[in-house]
Order: sequence, then C-alpha cells, then structure tokens
Amino acid sequence: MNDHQDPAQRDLHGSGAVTFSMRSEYGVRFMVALTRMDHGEPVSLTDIADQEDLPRAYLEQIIGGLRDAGLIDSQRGAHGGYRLARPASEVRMGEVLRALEGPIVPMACLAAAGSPCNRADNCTVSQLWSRVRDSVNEALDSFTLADLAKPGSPVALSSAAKH
Amino acid sequence: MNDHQDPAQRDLHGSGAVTFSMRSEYGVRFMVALTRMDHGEPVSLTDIADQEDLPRAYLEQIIGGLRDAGLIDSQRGAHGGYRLARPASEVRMGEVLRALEGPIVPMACLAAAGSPCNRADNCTVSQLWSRVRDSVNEALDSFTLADLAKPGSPVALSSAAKH
DNA sequence: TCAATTCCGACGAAACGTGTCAGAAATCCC
DNA sequence: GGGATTTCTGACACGTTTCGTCGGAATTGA
Repeated sequence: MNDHQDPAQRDLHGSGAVTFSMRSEYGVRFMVALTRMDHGEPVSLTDIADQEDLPRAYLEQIIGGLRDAGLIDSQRGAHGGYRLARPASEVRMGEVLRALEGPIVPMACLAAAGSPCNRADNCTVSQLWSRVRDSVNEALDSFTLADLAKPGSPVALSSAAKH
Repeated sequence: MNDHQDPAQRDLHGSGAVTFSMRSEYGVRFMVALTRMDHGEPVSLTDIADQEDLPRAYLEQIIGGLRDAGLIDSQRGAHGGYRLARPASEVRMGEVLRALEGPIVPMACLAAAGSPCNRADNCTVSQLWSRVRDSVNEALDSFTLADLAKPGSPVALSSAAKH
C-alpha cells in the first residue's frame, strides 16, 4: 500500500520550480472528493482516503489547515467526519490553496507585506515576482470548487465561459 | 561575507508554495546586472557578484544553465567574462527562468507531456494546474530583460522613494 | 611564463517534503 | 458506564533538494 504517486514522475530533468507540493495535490483532491461525497452526513477521512487512494495519516495532517481556514467543518467521534462549510460554488480554489500552503508568493522578498526587499534601490526585479504572484492568484480564483467537482470533463468549458 | 539574504525572511508563517528558488533570484539579478554593465567588453563574474552582493561561487554554478540555453556568451581567460547573447529587449524573462529552473510546471502530473496524470478519469483537477502553469508563463513572458534593467522604471520609483 | 578568468565535479550542512506512528480527546450507541 | 469510532495533535524518521564552498583543470591575454 505504499504505491502513491509514482516517484519517477518527478525527476524528469532538473524538473522545475513554481511547483505546488503533494500537500496541495492531496488537499485539493480531498476537497473535490468531499464535495462529491457530501450528501448531508459527515464523510469520514478513511472513506475519502480510500476513494482517492491517498495516504490517510498524511491527509489527516494536511486537513488541519482547511479546517482552521473554515473551509470544512469537522465532527469527532463515531459517525463523525467532514462537511463542506460552504456551498462548493462559493469556494474559490485560491482560498483552498492558500489554506493548504501559506500565502502564494513566488519569492521571499514579497512576503513582508511592507517593503519589497531591502534592496529597494534598483530592485525592479520585484515587479516580475509580484506580477507572477497576481497571475497565479487570479488563475486559482478563477475556479470554484464546484467547477472541479463536476464529474463530466467539460470543466474547461464552463470556466472558459466565465468573466 | 556570509550575510546574503537574511534567512529570517523565509520562515514567515508556513511560508508558502509556488516559490522560485534563490537560484532564480540570483540568476535574474545576474542577468539584469549584466545588462546594465555590458558596454561591449565582457563583464567578469566577480564584478557582477560584488555589485549585486551575490555569493560568487554559487552564482558561477547557476550561470551554467544560462550559457547552455544560449542566453549569454562567455569568454574564458584573462579579461574574459560574460556578454548578453542577444539584445535585452528581445529576451523574455520566461526564457531566463526556464533556463534557470526546468520547465515551469506547477504540478508533477503535468510534466509528462502526454497524458495529464494517470488518473485521467475524473482528474478534472489537472485543469487547475494547467491554467496556473499558463498564467505563470504568460506573466514571465510579458517582461523582457530590458524592462527590468531600466534603472528608473516607474513601479520601482513608486516603491523606492529613498536615497 | 604568469595572472586572470571561466568551467567542472565533488562535497557538506541545513532545510524541506512526505509520510508514519502513538496516543489523547470527543462523540455515538448499546 | 463502556466500547467502538473518529478526529486531533505532536513527535519522529527518511530521502531529497537547496544553498553554498572548495579545489583544481582548462583557456586566454600580456
């Protein structure tokens, strides 16, 4: 049962930056699965992990952020589990990703809300990073959870028809 | 001489994903500095590292990718150094970043050019990642090296009202 | 020949990502 | 109350990646 995510996939060259971690992948798939399986009663973690073939214990740890961000409600004890805290159509994927990872920021010097890096002088470079940051966040926010949870493939269509 | 990039900057919270590495930061700053200092004769690595306060030996290693990608020309030996291989206005930052890191891909399952992940069935999620990928690449390509090398570019002025 | 410079591979320390595990706390049902 | 179920939490382990140093080889100009 240790065969999650073929590890050969990732060392395909130098392999790339700007990557989301497995944490994000798992977290998003959890949310999508929960959306699909949520029919009024709480869905247990085990059910979702089995359904999506995700490492349960790790997922357990990942979910904390989603709960803290108020995206899901949890109920402990027998017959407990998770529910969406809001309708899927009102949850932007940007919220989900920001709950899973920290703030989405492509370069450390943008993290401190105030001054863009200490090299303020000629640091025109920070413009590049902040445009990337904005683009990523816009792209994420252009999807809702409901978009991804729709079973049929035409998700691209629905989101392409957005404004 | 070991005071590059205050390490406290990065553990600011869980701190975030979708980050470019220092490699990218250094590489980009190298390119910008080279653009500014290139006046016909090759510019030595030491000069650039001093100017930008970057770890020279590390930079040396990073630059290999830029050379291999044909973005800079190098000349060995005394009075050697680096030159831009093309005019700065014709170099998109996307090229620079892709030369520094691998291909810009936000999730491993998009790396294999063909099929998006092996869970093809209901993996609507991959659409999210591919939109992010496209957004990032577009954002990067919307800048040229010349844009960043301009000393008094407008946005930089607004954020740097000092000196 | 000597000095300057790029080029290259190896090495090391530290951080991070990806999980696992054990146990505490809450809740439901009999 | 007691037992079963389930979330919650913190600690730990392991491999990989990042960041950077070092030493030396190759190339070139003076």
